[in-house]
Amino acid sequence: MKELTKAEEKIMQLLWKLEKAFTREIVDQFESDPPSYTTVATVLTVLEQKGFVAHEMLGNSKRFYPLVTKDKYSDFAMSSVMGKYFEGSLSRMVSFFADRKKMDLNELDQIIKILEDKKDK
Amino acid sequence: MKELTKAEEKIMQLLWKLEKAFTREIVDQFESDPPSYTTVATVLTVLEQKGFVAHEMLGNSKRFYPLVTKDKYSDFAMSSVMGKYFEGSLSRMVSFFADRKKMDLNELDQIIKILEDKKDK
DNA sequence: TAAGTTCTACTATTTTTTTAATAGAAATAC
DNA sequence: GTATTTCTATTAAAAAAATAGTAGAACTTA
Repeated sequence: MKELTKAEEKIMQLLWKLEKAFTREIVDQFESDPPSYTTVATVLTVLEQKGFVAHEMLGNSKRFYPLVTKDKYSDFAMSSVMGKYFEGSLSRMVSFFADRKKMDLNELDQIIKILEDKKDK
Repeated sequence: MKELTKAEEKIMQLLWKLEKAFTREIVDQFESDPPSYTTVATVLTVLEQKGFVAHEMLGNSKRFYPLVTKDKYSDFAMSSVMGKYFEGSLSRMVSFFADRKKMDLNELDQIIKILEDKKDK
């Protein structure tokens, strides 16, 4: 799996949210400073070359949809960062955040519960 | 805090490991395909401009050292990815990995223990 | 059906990142 | 003490990423 560039990632985020979208719809999803239509179109072409999206034609318009799920890319992105900063270990990572961030009891309990549930399976 | 580029990050990783190092020492730390000396020197200059490193002169050589700790940048990098893929929520993230990865009981228990300890403080 | 709109395909420009050559100063090695 | 090496500073070129203009096709609408 290749890494997404910033511009690509932004557009993938929007496409993951929309599930399928025309170039125009993606442009319209930018909350501020939307890039030009053609910029988005170019990035979509690149994303298609890289295998992240595909499209179907409706009339003469392309409707794009993700080929790589957000879950799959999340996993990739997180694993990459975890590999670099926590030797790939989830426990090291959790430990780091537990020490560093003010976490309320609620959140701690919630995470413990998730893990206990996982144990029972 | 600015994001590190790939080349910059690679060199920061080496410098975090070495704690302080001359350009030459960093070049020598590349396990394979080391870039040229001047490439590393240029990246270090950029890192200095960005405030990630500083140097002291020893003779006419620069000895570099990190200004941003690995912990601090880890936090930044993880938070950035967590923000994008798990709405910034550690529990969502842990939950995702718990579901997705085969985690052995040991690792689950270890993480639970970390969190329980945190609760007691 | 003519005028305007919208879209794609192609191309181009700008910016950022990565890489490194060159020149000259300083250190080192004989 | 001269030759070689090693370092920095300056400059630059190549590659990647981000942005967008233009032309022409297709659709819309009045």
